[in-house]
Amino acid sequence: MPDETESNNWGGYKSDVTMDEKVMVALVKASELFKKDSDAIFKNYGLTFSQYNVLRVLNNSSNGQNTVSMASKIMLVSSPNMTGIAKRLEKSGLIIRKSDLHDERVTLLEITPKGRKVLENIKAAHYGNIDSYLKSFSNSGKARLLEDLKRIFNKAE
Amino acid sequence: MPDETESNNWGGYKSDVTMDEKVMVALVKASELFKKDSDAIFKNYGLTFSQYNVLRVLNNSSNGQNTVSMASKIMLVSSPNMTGIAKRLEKSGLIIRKSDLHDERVTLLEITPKGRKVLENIKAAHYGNIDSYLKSFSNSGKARLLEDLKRIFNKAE
DNA sequence: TGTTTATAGTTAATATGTTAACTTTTATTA
DNA sequence: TAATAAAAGTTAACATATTAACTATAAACA
Repeated sequence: MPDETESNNWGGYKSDVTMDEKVMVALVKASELFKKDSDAIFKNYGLTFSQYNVLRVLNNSSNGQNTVSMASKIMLVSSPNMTGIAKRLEKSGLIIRKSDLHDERVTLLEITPKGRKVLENIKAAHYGNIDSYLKSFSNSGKARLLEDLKRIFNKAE
Repeated sequence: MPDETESNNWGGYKSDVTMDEKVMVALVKASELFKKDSDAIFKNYGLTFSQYNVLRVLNNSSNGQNTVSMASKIMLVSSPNMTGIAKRLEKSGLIIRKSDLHDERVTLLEITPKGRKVLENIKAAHYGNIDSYLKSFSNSGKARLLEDLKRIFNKAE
């Protein structure tokens, strides 16, 4: 379904990317650049992008705890993946894992005081990084972009 | 640098995400959904998202070949990563790897006829998938979105 | 009640991605 | 020219992500 074609040169490489494809490639590239920058910041605090997001979820959950399932759903991450991330966070002492007394199938994840402290320390650098990507956008520009991104995510009609 | 705060409930989880953060989270989520969908399609042809992109680069390079370095730069992928992807593509018979006679440091990657055939076979499903994300956008809407995404990628002033 | 089904999570195998350390070859330059 | 630096890849170690297969527990139902 190409609706436009354009050519560029780059070391013997000729792009034949359609307009639609350019949009999606730009989307993926922007996302991955942001994730890399974020990872670089989080690394200073001994965290990765995913580990940070788990801490955020737990920090905003009642009693600082939630189940593996809920955390997976909120973060759109698979449970095997969450298992690995949680184990590494536990090894770092930023969360603890314990089984739910009411349902022994359930594993509860709970953020530790050390984990909360790391989140607090990371906050300024994190928001600064986000701002570096969006500083050229007006508030309405951000709102419009957010709507566009949601439309893509929802594959709206 | 939060400029807005809002709250939601989701299984004892309260979001405290700012407007700026929402935009970046939406960006990452949209990108990852698209990558997952793409991977699901490519899987039917024995490829992954990254492998497909390497094939695309080689297919559009003169003589169907390019260096590991150039492919890495075009795809914004690290060289160790490219090494692994190329080895797996070679094992599948979709590319060959050979050293450059003029500079023995260089490894040339070359797409095989089988590789070109896979690309051809995959095309319709790939563009169909892209279209499923963008069908609700007008041409000017796509152009505007592309500009926004480039601005993010370039962290424009 | 006892069998079946569903849920929650983990393990295993594999692909992708990172950085750091290394080898080999080519370029620089003193 | 000999020593040094730069460039191109690869290897190794690790985090993240996937799917498939598995265990254990709880719920459904017959």
